[in-house]
Amino acid sequence: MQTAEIRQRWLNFFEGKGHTVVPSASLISEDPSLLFTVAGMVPFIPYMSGLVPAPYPRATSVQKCVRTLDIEEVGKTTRHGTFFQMNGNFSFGDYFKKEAIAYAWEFLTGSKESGCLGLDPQLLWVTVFQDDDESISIWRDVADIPMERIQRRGMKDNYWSTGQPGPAGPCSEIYYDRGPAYGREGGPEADEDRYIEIWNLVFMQYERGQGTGKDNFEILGELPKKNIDTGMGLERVAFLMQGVENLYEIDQVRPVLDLAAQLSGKTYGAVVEDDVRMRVVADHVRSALMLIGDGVTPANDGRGYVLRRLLRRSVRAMRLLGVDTPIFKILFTASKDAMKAAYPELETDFERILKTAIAEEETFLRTLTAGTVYLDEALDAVKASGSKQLAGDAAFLLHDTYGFPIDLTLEIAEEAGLTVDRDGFKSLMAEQRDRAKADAREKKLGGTDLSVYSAFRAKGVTKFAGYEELATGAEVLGLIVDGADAKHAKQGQIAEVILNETSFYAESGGQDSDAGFIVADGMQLEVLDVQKPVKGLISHKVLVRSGEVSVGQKVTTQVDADWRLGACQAHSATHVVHAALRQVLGPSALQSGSYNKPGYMRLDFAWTQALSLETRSEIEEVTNLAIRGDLAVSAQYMSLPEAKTWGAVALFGETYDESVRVVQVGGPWSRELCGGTHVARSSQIGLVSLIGESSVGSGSRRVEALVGIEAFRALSAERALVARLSESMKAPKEQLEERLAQTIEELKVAQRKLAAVQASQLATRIPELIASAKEFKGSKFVATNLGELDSVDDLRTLASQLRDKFGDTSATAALFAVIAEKPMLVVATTITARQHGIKAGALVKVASAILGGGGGGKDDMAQGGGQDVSKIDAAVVAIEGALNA
RNA sequence: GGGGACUUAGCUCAGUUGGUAGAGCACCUGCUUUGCAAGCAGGGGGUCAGGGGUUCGACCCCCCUAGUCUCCA
Repeated sequence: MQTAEIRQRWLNFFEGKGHTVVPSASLISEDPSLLFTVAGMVPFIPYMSGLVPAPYPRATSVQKCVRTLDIEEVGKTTRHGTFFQMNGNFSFGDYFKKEAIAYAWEFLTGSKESGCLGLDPQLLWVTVFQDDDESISIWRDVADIPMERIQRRGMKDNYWSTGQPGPAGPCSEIYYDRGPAYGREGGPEADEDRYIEIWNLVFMQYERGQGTGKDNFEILGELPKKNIDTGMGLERVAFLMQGVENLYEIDQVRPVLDLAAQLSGKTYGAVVEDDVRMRVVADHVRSALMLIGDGVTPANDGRGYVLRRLLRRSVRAMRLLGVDTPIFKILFTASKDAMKAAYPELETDFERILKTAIAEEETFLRTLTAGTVYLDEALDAVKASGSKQLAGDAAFLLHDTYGFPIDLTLEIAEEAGLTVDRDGFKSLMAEQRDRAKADAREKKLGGTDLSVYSAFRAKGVTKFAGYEELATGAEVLGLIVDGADAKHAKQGQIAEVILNETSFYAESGGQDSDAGFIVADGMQLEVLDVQKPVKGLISHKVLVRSGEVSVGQKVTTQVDADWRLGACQAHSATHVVHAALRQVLGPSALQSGSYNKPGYMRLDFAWTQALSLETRSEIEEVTNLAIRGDLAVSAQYMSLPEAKTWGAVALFGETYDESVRVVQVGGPWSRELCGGTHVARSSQIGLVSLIGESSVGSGSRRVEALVGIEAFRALSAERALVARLSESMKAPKEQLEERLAQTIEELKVAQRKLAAVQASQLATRIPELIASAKEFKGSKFVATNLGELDSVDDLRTLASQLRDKFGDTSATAALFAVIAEKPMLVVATTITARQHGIKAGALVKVASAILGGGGGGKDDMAQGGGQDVSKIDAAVVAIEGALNA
């Protein structure tokens, strides 16, 4: 049975049991502390914990998941994959153990004709938590499983909790027996390779307290609402049902594996190391495909870095298989074709996905080339030193600084007949890990407690009236002062206000929160910030300007009209700039983040190179033409699939409800899912002026722009600047550029001439200086103070010329000058003088010490300086003394 | 979030106890020659990423900022 079919059967089955089918959430987790969606229940956490009331009593999903903790194990075992799909059914205070077990049994063992999987009941084993007799009796009841195939296990295996206070409870797991060929008898307790876990049923029925680890905590009591959370590994069931050996050989993965074999000319199943490499390629390419599909782009940190590792490890594995040409185009196409039955959006987005993957492949190939040069040098050095081993720090430097993978280093070193100090490398890696971990621990002390909001959220959502009006009547439902529930807040205090309804826009979707006031008779609150701490709940952070605010009070929310207009202009401008970017650069220039507030907007987007000035102008032009076009801006609600067929751009990393809001500018010209506030027509944006373009890391760029009156003011200020320049340069602005270039050129010529004149003027003094030479111990000595000079270069040139004039007589020149009010000297010696043991460097040291400074140089030429100009004569005497000694 | 490396002529890059910034290619001029990266001679071209500090003196040492590459979490 094809994987896509198992998936569809699952959804159909649970829909038939009254479950709401929830589409897979993005791999990009909404929870910022999680890199990715790592389990099927992640999108349902707020409902499980009771923070947000569940919109449905029971739900089912097939969730895309990525886990890279065990990335090193991929390909070596049957169980580790970085991308997998988790089938789940969930109950939020609705059904409990009995139904959960019955559904699971029915779906696994029911006939294929009835839409189930038709597995042989004799091959299924179950485990339960040691004290959970209730589950055992249900299993006996509904499934008639013999006691021999039910095993009790402890906290470590069969008790679930988040690791923190909150819901917890026992689990029951279902295993599939692959037969005696795969291991020993005795059920999952004995052998988890023969008995494969396929489904975990979690019964959340208790509230856990403080504690550490998996088994060291206290149970506080029963939960008021008991939940069911189950997860069936789709890949595991698929590989068992397809009669293959592991998850790399199922229909959704195998084609890429075969392609890796074909491209490298190797046979799958022949050499263990090569098999692992082929599986790595098959697994990683699929994970990368799905991540890019969900909008992740390669980067140096966070999610992007995980993606980069997957892509680079794929290239590396192919190299080790002997393929060093670009291969992503064929591999990704094959993976896409294997996955598109379940995820049709991969086909429509494939151009963008492939472009992203290939760009990373190219940059990595460049990195490898650079690393190879360095490695070759290092290996030559090792050979030259007579050693047989490349040091651990050299291998680490290659890996850490040049991004050159360690196993390629090992391979290339081996070809050169050398070994690598692996232990040294490993310990350096461990050091780096410890550094990063220690840092992460330090920064983690910021987990905010949201429980104070859950009581308010339980009463319902805050109604947002701000799309239609700037002011609205409301009632104060709650106050939070210093993180705690409060009844009143007095003048001068800062408090959070929860209302039943508000016209204030809370910061989201990149748009800054509204400014304004909340007022009532004799009371005024200045709104400082507006946030949505919990989905559906709006909290206003306010300063009590006058009077006192109390729970139950009737108030009016008044958004500052000027502020809001600016905010609308900026947010609409963001959409227009985004559309212009995609029009000019192509559809892969997808927004990855944005921020806007009155007068200003910035937009981060996926792009690999800096934008040229011409491209920036073009984007600015397209943007402002769209503004001049007076396009209608509208917002309407529709279902997510409907929005997708409209071609609306969904911003990755955001999660959307069943009903989404689509904001259009000029109909299809720009369509984005967005909850922000906008102007009514594009012309109201006024003006957009790009002020900057920069990098936010490899593969991601940022544009910044001023919007509306702010844009005008900035341009106006620049115009004034040009006018002032024009005036001081005495040239009309059209000729300003030319005039400036000309002036700079003239200045350069004049400086050069001046330098030449000064040099020749100094050169005229040479005969006079030679004539003034004294003689010490048979060697000539010239010393003079040239007075004020511009640079030490002149001094040096003259000293050098003087020395040349002396030819092969023994002579020393010591020239002094005052440069920038400090005494400087240069000493030059002829070859003959040096043969007599006269050293310029030593003489400079003697003289500069007297001048109150220091100096040095070589035997032939040296320079130095000091602080005290009046000591020059004394310095000359000191040199003469040294020559006489 | 924490590390490491890099930024020098139009391009590719050298440049150690801190003491006058270089090479190859490209460019300009002249000669020679006219067959595949032509040769010879001469020449122009540099805020050594930007800013600050230490020093008599910084491409070099220290600090900050920006850009680029890279590893770890």
